Amino acid sequence: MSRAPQPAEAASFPRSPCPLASTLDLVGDKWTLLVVRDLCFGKRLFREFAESAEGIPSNILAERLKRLERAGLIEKRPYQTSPVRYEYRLTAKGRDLLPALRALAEWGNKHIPGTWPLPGVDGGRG
Amino acid sequence: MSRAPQPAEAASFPRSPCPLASTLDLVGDKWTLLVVRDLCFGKRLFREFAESAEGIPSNILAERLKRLERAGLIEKRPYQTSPVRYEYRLTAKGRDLLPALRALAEWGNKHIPGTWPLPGVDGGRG
DNA sequence: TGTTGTGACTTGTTTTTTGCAAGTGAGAAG
DNA sequence: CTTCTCACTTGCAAAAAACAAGTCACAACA
Repeated sequence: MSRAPQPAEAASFPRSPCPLASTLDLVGDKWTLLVVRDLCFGKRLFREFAESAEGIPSNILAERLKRLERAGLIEKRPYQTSPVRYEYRLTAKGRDLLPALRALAEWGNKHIPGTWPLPGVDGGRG
Repeated sequence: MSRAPQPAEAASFPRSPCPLASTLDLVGDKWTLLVVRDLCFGKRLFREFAESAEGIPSNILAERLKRLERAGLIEKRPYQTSPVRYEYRLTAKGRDLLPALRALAEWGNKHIPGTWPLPGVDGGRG
């Protein structure tokens, strides 16, 4: 299947040389950082991300995983054959987002009532 | 857990008790954190935000300023009469986002070529 | 052999949000 | 008056998100 006329996801240029704007070009939407959060805390399978409390739609999840893979924040690799199944894992580049994730979560804990603290990172074996 | 149908903009409830998800409900889009960045670095006027390099559309800017004000991250106040003109300023709650901003920017500096470092905060005149 | 099931997506359609251009209203300036 | 700026607002087309349903590869029964 051919790639449709630029699913917009290919904002292949940054809006500006600002490191914040450039980062937001990649992860600045409602869902992407939640997928990264799940990856940080040990989830690896499509189904696992889809089952998270926020209820990401499956087409959005598929698109975000592709974007993150293309950008080198995650890797997709088979973990079984027959049927072939893939898992997603953070690269070092992706793991580097954790401090930002934590900072945003800390803000939420401090200023939004009803939020619970994030658990510790699951460095999980592979 | 049912998702109530909501009048668009006012996602008045959090998607989940996760502090990251809740924070993203408020500032998790392409533009909001760039406005906060501008506020952190001394900008206060509608026109100043609009003139930033990324080129935020004026209707989006107006909406984001309202949202931030309603959420208590910024305050709008008159700084001159005749004609009455307003300026926007971060509250303590808004300023608390700076660490997250910096963390995201640091990630950009490290992983996205062509980005320049953020300047220091402008606690500014006025 | 055929039926049912599961995981991981894809496709189609509707709804919402975004982006862009143009317009508005209160003055200020000439 | 006429023109100009600032700070928005409005209208509308285009893009993205949401939702439901479908597909494809295989696995497990019966």
